[in-house]
Amino acid sequence: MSTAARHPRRPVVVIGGPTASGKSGLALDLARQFDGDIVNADAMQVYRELAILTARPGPGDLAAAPHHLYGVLSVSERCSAGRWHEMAAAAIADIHKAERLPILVGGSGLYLRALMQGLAAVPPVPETIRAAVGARMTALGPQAMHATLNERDPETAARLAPADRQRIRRALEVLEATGRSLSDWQREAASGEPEFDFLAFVVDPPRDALHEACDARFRAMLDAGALDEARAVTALDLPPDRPAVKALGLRELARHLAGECDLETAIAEARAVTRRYAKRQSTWFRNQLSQAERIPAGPGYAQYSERIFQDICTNIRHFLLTRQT
RNA sequence: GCCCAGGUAGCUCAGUUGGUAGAGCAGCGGAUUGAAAAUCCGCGUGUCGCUGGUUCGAUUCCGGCCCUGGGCA
Repeated sequence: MSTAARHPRRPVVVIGGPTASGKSGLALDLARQFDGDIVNADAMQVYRELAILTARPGPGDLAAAPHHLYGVLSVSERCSAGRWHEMAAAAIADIHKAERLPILVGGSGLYLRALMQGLAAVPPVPETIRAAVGARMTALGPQAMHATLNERDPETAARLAPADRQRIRRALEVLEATGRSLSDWQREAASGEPEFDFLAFVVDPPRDALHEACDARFRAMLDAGALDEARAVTALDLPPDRPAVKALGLRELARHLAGECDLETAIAEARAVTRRYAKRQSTWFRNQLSQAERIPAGPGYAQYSERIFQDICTNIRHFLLTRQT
């Protein structure tokens, strides 16, 4: 195609931000405005059986605009940045083919970055190696594993805290599966071309308001049947290495259902972990996605002024215009 | 009304035989390349209830007052 050379990359709008910041509402209105399709960029909203506890868009939202990658995997499966990246790239290609605008929305910064900046081309680590390294981590502890990594891959070990079990584990898995150091693989990824042309926004509400929104939303989840959902997922008796078991509120409600604490305690703990998570997300988006345009409003789409929304629309219009003939 | 116990960080509390104080939780900052709703690192934020007295110096000792909880009437 002759236009391909002139327009090698097609537009994608990205909306990031902490949980309960009102990202989804904003995405939906933008989808209506620009004939957009919404693509999930949230690690937990991909799981089918976790609709309420992950605050997945409801039937009304789904009817208002096409949605992709919500509830597409079972909680018994394992999503990952790589797997999501594959699914998202395919969804975006379909949306572009239909001459519509992809709008990515979600709070998983790593997923968004994987798409925006590329991901190292590490082949999938065989399950046997995963399990073996995992067992050693459990038996020996992170310090010993860090020491082992330091002998075999000092460059990567130097970047990792001796207590960071997850990254140490990943580094050892990659080393054992591929014979190359993780740092090597990642260096390679950094030189790749972005696949699309991105316009990113970060919804960044004041912390106090965000905390209130988190609290209120957990209450709403309970009213919507979160306890039943937690009961159903708990009954599946998932292996502890499934990411879905880490869904915020699931463990806390399960403890209550098992009679280990009263409901008020479970609610308080679920709210606490949600606030902590929101804080980590705020930090991530503030420092890791600094090229994005910040939207200092919210949470809750109702709190955006018309002017802010119009500014965002103007921004997107300009973005799209400069990428057309 | 009297007798006990207690008032110290946002919360629950520890402590200083007199030299203006520290834990847990909460909170805040940071890291972040395939489990990311994950995994880690760092930071004490304070009229020590109020008020007099003793003292070089009081959150600490003494007096008075206020508040909270318990007991006796």
